Amino acid sequence: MKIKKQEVELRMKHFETVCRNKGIKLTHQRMEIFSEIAQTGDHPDADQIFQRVRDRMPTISLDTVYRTLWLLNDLGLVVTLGTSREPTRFDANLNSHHHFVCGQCGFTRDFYSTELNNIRLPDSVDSLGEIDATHVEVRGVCRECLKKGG
Amino acid sequence: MKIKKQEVELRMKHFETVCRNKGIKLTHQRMEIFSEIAQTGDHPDADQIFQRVRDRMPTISLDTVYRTLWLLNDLGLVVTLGTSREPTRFDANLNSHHHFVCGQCGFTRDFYSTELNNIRLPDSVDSLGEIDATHVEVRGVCRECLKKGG
DNA sequence: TTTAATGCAAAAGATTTGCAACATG
DNA sequence: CATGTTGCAAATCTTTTGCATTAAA
Repeated sequence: MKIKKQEVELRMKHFETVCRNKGIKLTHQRMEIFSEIAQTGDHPDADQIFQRVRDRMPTISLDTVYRTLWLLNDLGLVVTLGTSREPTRFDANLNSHHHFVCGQCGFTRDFYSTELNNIRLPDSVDSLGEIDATHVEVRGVCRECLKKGG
Repeated sequence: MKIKKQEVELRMKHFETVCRNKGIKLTHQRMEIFSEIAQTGDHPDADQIFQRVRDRMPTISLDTVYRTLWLLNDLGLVVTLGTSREPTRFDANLNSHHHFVCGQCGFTRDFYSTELNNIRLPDSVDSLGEIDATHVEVRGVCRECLKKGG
């Protein structure tokens, strides 16, 4: 899942612009880490990123990777899959439903919609494997966090 | 977020049926743990479930909670939010896209659909907070795992 | 030169495992 | 009664933190 050179360059440019605008230093490590994520579509975890970057930069440490990852996340330059910074959560609701998730505090609320239950997926998805379930995930900021955060 | 008594009883019945059919013992601990998840819509994590169950059952241990949770998951009686059993994954793709996730190996592939990008959410969602992004998550079993697993 | 960022090592947090004691079917 | 399940304690894995050193602007 390599991303096209052109797209990667676009992402790098955007990364550099955002950092400069916010006065965040463009260190060698940050460039390598972001570049690694920007080049792949396979959604690596922190340790995989660490391993890959270390091939080119043997002195890098895992904690720098973590710090950089969350920085990139806070800057809106990368996004996490799953419940970020939170342990796994469990749900006994087996009826078809959808989720609103607060990116700040992890608050998650089910919501229902027969319309969304009947979404049609593009044919390309079928070729990826067997489909068990489809649901819509809405990310945002919950009312509690809006009050506090401003 | 309390679930209606009637629905909870339905869930408990289903839980007991599935366990009996598969020859899985209905221990006091399992009943309490499942009952705890079945009664709430707030998607607790393992430790929260542990704390709540312990109020009624002071001798229960955290590792039993974990073991039971994954058992329930394997039985299809509960579902996890987020990348279950996997560390957080990162994505530098900021274009609107959707995910196919393999529940067995964690394989995640982006897919695109302008139709899905323009999903209309029910009004009720607006009242939960500010919406940043909406995407569709498809869960299933990828081709690799289908080959291996059968 | 100033301040933020890194690397190291140690800590903290989440989850899993081995094993003897115990409860369910 | 036989086997699967539990609780405990220790191990493992993931992520975070304190602090002296180093590098970007």
